[in-house]
Amino acid sequence: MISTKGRYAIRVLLDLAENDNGGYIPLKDIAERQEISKKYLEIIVKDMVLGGLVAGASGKGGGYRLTRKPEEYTIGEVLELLEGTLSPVACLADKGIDCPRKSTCETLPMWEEYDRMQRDFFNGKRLSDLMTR
Amino acid sequence: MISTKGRYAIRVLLDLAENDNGGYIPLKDIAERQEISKKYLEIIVKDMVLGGLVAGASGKGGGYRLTRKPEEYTIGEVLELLEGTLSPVACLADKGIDCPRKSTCETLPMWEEYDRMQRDFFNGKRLSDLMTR
DNA sequence: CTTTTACCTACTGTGTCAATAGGTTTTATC
DNA sequence: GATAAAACCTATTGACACAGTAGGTAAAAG
Repeated sequence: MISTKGRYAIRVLLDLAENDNGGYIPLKDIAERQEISKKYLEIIVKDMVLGGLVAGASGKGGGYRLTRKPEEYTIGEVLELLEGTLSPVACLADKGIDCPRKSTCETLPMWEEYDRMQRDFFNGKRLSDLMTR
Repeated sequence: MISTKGRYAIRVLLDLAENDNGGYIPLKDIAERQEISKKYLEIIVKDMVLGGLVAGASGKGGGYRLTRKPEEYTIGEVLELLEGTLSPVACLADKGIDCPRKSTCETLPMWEEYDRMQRDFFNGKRLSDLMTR
């Protein structure tokens, strides 16, 4: 299952995209609109800043804003950043274990096929595709 | 991520299918061939018996066997049984929460699309498709 | 210098994962 | 009937992730 981190991150990006006013948007506003604990969002948005998805500005008039145009975000990169990996099995993950059964594993090809399908799906979806306003 | 329960279950079924001798196969043999703790497999196989995927026989000469032909198992049903659900988000799960944002949720359509794609993939894959012997 | 905002560290309760441990019951064979 | 082999059963455990909460410090604008 996709955890709240990944799902909330997408909602934050959507909120930023749809309420874009050229400046910074305070997390307080996002939290209220999205009905998500602001405190919890802080943790998620921190990762998003580190990953370059959003930029933050401290102080009065501060907040967050997108670093690119909505069509330049893929859902895949958002989930990958927040979830750590999208791989269905450990042996296909970025820091995957080197399974000794690899060469003879009868299920590996299926997982690889699934992995590809999934990646194609999420890398093909862009933030702009989800916007309704 | 697919947990060991789901992955091991598939391997157990594959092992039963490929080492079919018309009778029952002891878990000890499966555990040794698959290099998985027999004790842990007991838990998994128990669920598989309850779910009707395999049949068990106690006593000497006992063990487990498939209840159908390999082409009559879909990977989807195996994973669904062992993982509980395949849904990417809680609001789409069998015993899903009734989310109040449902009607306006901008991400729900994507999850639904993903859910469908995933289900089609795993329901389309059969145990016989994975057999190499 | 006050307000508003991001940013930072730490903690916590709950649950799941991946097993392990140690039994009891069933069944075929000697 | 004793024995061995197998399933079947209940309970426990350590580690870790999830989904937050709590309480602060630093920065920037007015």
